[in-house]
Amino acid sequence: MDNWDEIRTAYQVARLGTVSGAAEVLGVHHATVIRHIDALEKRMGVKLFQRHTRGYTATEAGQDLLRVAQATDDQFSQLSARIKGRGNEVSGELVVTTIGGLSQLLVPILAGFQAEYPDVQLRYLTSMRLFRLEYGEAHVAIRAGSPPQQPDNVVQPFLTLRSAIYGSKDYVERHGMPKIPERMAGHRFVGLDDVNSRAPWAQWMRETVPAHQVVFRSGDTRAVRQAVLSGVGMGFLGTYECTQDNNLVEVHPPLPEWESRLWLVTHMDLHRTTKVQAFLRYLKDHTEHLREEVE
Amino acid sequence: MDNWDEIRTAYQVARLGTVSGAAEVLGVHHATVIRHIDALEKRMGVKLFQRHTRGYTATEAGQDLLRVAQATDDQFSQLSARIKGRGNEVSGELVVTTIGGLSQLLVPILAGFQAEYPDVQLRYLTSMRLFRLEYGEAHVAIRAGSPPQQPDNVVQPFLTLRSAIYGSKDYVERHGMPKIPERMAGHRFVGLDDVNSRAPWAQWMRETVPAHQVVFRSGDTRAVRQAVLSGVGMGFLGTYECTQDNNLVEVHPPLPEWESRLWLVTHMDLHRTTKVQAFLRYLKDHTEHLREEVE
DNA sequence: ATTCCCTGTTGCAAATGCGCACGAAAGCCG
DNA sequence: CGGCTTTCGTGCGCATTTGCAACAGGGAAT
Repeated sequence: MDNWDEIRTAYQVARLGTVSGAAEVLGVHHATVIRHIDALEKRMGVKLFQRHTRGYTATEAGQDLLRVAQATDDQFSQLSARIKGRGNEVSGELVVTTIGGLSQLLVPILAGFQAEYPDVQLRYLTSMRLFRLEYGEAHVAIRAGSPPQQPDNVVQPFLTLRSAIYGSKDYVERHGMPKIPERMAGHRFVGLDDVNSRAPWAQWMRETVPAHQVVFRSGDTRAVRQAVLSGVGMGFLGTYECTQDNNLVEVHPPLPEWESRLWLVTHMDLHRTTKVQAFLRYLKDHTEHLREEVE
Repeated sequence: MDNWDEIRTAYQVARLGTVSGAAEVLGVHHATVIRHIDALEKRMGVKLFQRHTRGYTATEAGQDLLRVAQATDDQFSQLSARIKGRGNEVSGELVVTTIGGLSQLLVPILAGFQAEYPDVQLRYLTSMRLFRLEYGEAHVAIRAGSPPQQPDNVVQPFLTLRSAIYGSKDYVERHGMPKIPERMAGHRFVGLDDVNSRAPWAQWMRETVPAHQVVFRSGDTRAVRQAVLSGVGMGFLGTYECTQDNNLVEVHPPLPEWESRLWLVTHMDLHRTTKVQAFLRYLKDHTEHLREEVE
C-alpha cells in the first residue's frame, strides 16, 4: 500500500463510477487513471472494480477502499484548511526566549500582547542554555551583545539598554556621593557573581573597582537590584528600571561603553508569519518610550 | 492538497526527523524526498519543516500533518490487510441469482453452505430481470438454456434437470392413465402462463396439447406443482422434486428434448476468489446425486 | 584540534509516467 | 435499426520525475 496517489485515483473512480469522470476531477488523462487502477490491483492482488463498457463499479474491496479514502480525503481537506489558515492567524504557541533579567521589562509587555491576542499561548523561556531557533525551539529570541550572525536568522536591533551606577538613598546619605572613578575608597559595591560576565560594564568594574570592595555578588539581577535597594552597596542597574524609583540615586550617569545592545532574532521561515510579525510589531510599539531615551 | 504521495513523504520526514531516514523507508532517493517537501510547501504556502544540518524538524503545521497522516497510514494499512485477506476468506456478501422455480432445490443447499461458513451473508435473488454479473450485482448466476457466451464470464455446466408429466394419484384414479400423445382427449393439463416460455417442453406442449385442455396456467412453478397435486390436471414437473412424492404419478417419462440444462455463471474476476470457489465446490458436492441420475 | 560520518543540496542523465490519438464496444435516441 | 454519444483500452512520443554522483556543512568522537 505504498502509493497513496493511486489510492486517491481509485477513490475517485469508486466515487464517480467512471474512469473519465475521475480523470476530469483529478485533472489527468483517463489513460493515467486506468494505469493507476491496474497497478494498484496488481499489487493488491485483488480486483477493486468490475470493468464494463459503461464504467467501473466497485467490488466489495473497492467499496471498502471508497469508505476509507473518503474519510482520508475529508481529513486532508481539513488539514489543508488548517495549515493554510494557520499562517494568517495569530494563535497557537508563541515561544519567546531571552537572557535572564529582562523579565521586569518584558513580562508586562507579553501580558499585554496575550490580552490582545487571546488565542496565543505564550511560553517565556529564560534558560541558561541558548534555545536554538533552527530547531524550532523558539519563535523569537532576544539576544544581547554583538549582532548575532547565524545564517537563516533575521536579526533586528531592539533596544539599547543603558546602565548606570545606583545607590540607595539611604546608602548615599550614610556614605556620601562618591567621585567615580577618582575617590572610591571606603565605598562598597554590589556586582555579578560570574567573573567572566559578558555584561558590558563588567570589564570596567573589574578594572576599576578593587575586588575587596565588592561585598555582594549574585548571578540574579533581581537579587543585585534588591541588594542595592537594601543599601548593601552601589551597583550597576538598568536605567529603565530605576528612573521612577525614588529610593535609588544615580551615583554615576550612564556611559556609552556600559550600554547593552539587544537584538530581536527570528528564524527566517517563522519571521514571515503573521503571528511573529504581530508580536514583533507589538513589542516595538510598546517599547517606543525606551527607544527614544536612547537616541 | 492534490498529491497524496507528497503528504506521505512529508509524513515520513516528520515522523523520522531526517530526509535520509524517510528516503530509506520510502524506498526512494533522498533528492526525491526533498523535492516532494519543497513542492508541498510551495503549494501550501507554509513551511512544514525547519531545515537544519541535523535533519528536519516539523513546525506546528508539520506536526499537524504528522498526526493526520499517521491516522491515514494506519487506516490504509488496515484497509490493505482487509482487502488482501478478503480474497482468501469466505465472508461477506454472496449474491446468488437464478431463475425462479429452483428454490426448492437450491435453498436447502444454500442453508447448508451458510451453516458451514457462518461469516457469509447470503442473498438469493430470483427476479424476472437478469441480474448482470458485469456490474457486480451477483457473484454467481444460475442460468438455463443454451450456454451463455458473454465475454468475461466463466460458464460451467451445472445440472441437467429432467422434466416429466405428472398427475396426482387422485387424478389418475379418476381419469385413468392417458396414452401420450396418442389418446389425450378428455384430459386436463396445467401449464405455464407465459405463452412464449422458453421452458424446453413448452413447445412440445403448445404443439401437442390443445389450448382448451390447459385449464390452469400460472407463471409460478410452485403454483403449478400445487395445482397438479390438487388434481386440477397433469403438468410438467422436475423429476428431482417428484420422485419421492407418493401423491404424484409419472404419467409420461422424461424425454431428452424436455431436459433443461443449467449453467453456473460467474464473472471472471470473482470466479477466482476463495469465496466463490468455496460456494461452487459446495454446490457441486451437494448435487452429486442429481448429476448421476442424468448421465 | 582534527578527522570522520551523517546530514542536506544541486546539476545532469536516464527512466518512468503521462498525454495524445486512435480504436472498439455498448447504450441511447430518433 | 442505424447513427451518435459515451465509455474504456492501447501504442507511441515526449516531459516530468527520479536516481545518481559529487558537493558542502556541521556535529561528534577520538
